[in-house]
Amino acid sequence: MLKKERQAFILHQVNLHNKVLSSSLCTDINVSEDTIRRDLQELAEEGKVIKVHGGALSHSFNQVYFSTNGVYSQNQKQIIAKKAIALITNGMFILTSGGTTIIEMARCLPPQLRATFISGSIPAILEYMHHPNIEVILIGDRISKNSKITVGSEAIAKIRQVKADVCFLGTNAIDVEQGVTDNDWEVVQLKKAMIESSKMVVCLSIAEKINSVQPIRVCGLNEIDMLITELPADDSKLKPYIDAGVKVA
Amino acid sequence: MLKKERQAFILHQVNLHNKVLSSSLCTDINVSEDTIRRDLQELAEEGKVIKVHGGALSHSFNQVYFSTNGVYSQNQKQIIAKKAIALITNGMFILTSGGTTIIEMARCLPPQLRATFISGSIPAILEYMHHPNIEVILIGDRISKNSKITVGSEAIAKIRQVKADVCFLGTNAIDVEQGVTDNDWEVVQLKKAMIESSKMVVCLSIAEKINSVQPIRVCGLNEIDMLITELPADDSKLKPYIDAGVKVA
DNA sequence: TAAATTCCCGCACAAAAACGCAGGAATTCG
DNA sequence: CGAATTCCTGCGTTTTTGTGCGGGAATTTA
Repeated sequence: MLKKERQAFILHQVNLHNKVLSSSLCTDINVSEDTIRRDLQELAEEGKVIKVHGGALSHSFNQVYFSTNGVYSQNQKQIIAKKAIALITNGMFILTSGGTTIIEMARCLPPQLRATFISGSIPAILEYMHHPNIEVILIGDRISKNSKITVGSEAIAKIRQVKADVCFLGTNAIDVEQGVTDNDWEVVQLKKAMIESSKMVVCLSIAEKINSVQPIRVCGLNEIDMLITELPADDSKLKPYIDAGVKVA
Repeated sequence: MLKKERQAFILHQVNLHNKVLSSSLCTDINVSEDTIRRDLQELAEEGKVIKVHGGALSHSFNQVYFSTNGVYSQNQKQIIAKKAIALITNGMFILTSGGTTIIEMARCLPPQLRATFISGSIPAILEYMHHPNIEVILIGDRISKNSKITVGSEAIAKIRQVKADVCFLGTNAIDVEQGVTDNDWEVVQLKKAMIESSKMVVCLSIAEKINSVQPIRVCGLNEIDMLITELPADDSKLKPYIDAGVKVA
């Protein structure tokens, strides 16, 4: 990996998360901490980031202060993202829905990963696009401004043409009896198509959405291969899902 | 292998992958690293690539990751945008390419305008999405990271299905004899399809790009209905185009 | 205050770049 | 046609750059 490339990645991370730890960077990019520190120093000298003990901050961050709730939720989503990323290997074809958890996953993808991501979610696509080694396929159709995702029969037809290795679904509600449910009819149609077109279906969900139900049904638990939350795999909340045959991470 | 040939290959690789390692180049082309380095140096001096230790990066790489500056020559582009918007009326179907001029137009669209915009350009789509009354149709396919636009046969097929009232093309180069030209083969294919699918074709171009030529031909002047620049319509630079039958604004 | 990180400094090693040189190919010109 | 010139390329050597490592100083955290 080229030095400039690495620095670009760092800068990208900083601008996204508003902060970055040199320790996590050095495991992500797989270089020594010294190298990261030197990079951060250079970027700081150019005024691109603000270097602090243990990492760096985005320049635009000096005034904005997230609520504790927000930060907490983001940490949870990062945990989920890390677990999801562990399932991805080089060369995979991956379908993803939209949603903040998916975005967080996109932001955390290791830079050396080579894979093809297929999605109709505009924010997700934006993240994938910044990644150096990822091929991005955009599902086109009418854009739903609410969900910032392409919806409609054309989009569904395109998804049907794909056979993906794995499909990551951002989940609005999941319940042992009702399965996965959501509240936007068009998005549900898309998710159904994505499930059909994938060898493996993985749901990403923060714990607070577990055991909740929304009006429109996406699929039953039997169609789901794995459920990823920020909880440890042996958490009691997850037991019913394991019993129902869903793998948990 | 000829020198020019080699450099063309290198340039192609860089534009394709956004980066290139001199080591991999020298095994690919089977010449010494010195030769590669000299080639890269020449290309860097011509501004075609950005040379870094260990290889080279595409110019768009820097744009993607280090974009700190705003839109290039924004005032001029706003003038162009205003003129273009004057052509749009409620209910129109409008095809647009990518490019900063198009983005600027998207930003200047009056909020009460009702129209349907069709594009494969991610930055343009992002702007359209923010407008309250605009319907957005996204052309899907593989995303070219250079141009941030979807390219490929699927995209072209989708464009062919459309019959738009007007098509706005961001123009890289226009010349009285050579017509409209560009430097990215895939983008050119798209633009050709867009021209075919539109009742009216409008080129947006800042004055400094007038009378310049790029390697790949998009279309002749006869296929263009209107040319919009920031210059007043009676500017002498535009006279040859008016004589060639192109309307000017 | 003590322990644990993190930072800073110098050093060593490897990779890449720069430089000069020489053989060979292409071009120019008498 | 043939000689002179220029350009291109590869090779060895030197210089620069990039990276990792160890130890001690500085800073944070418990």
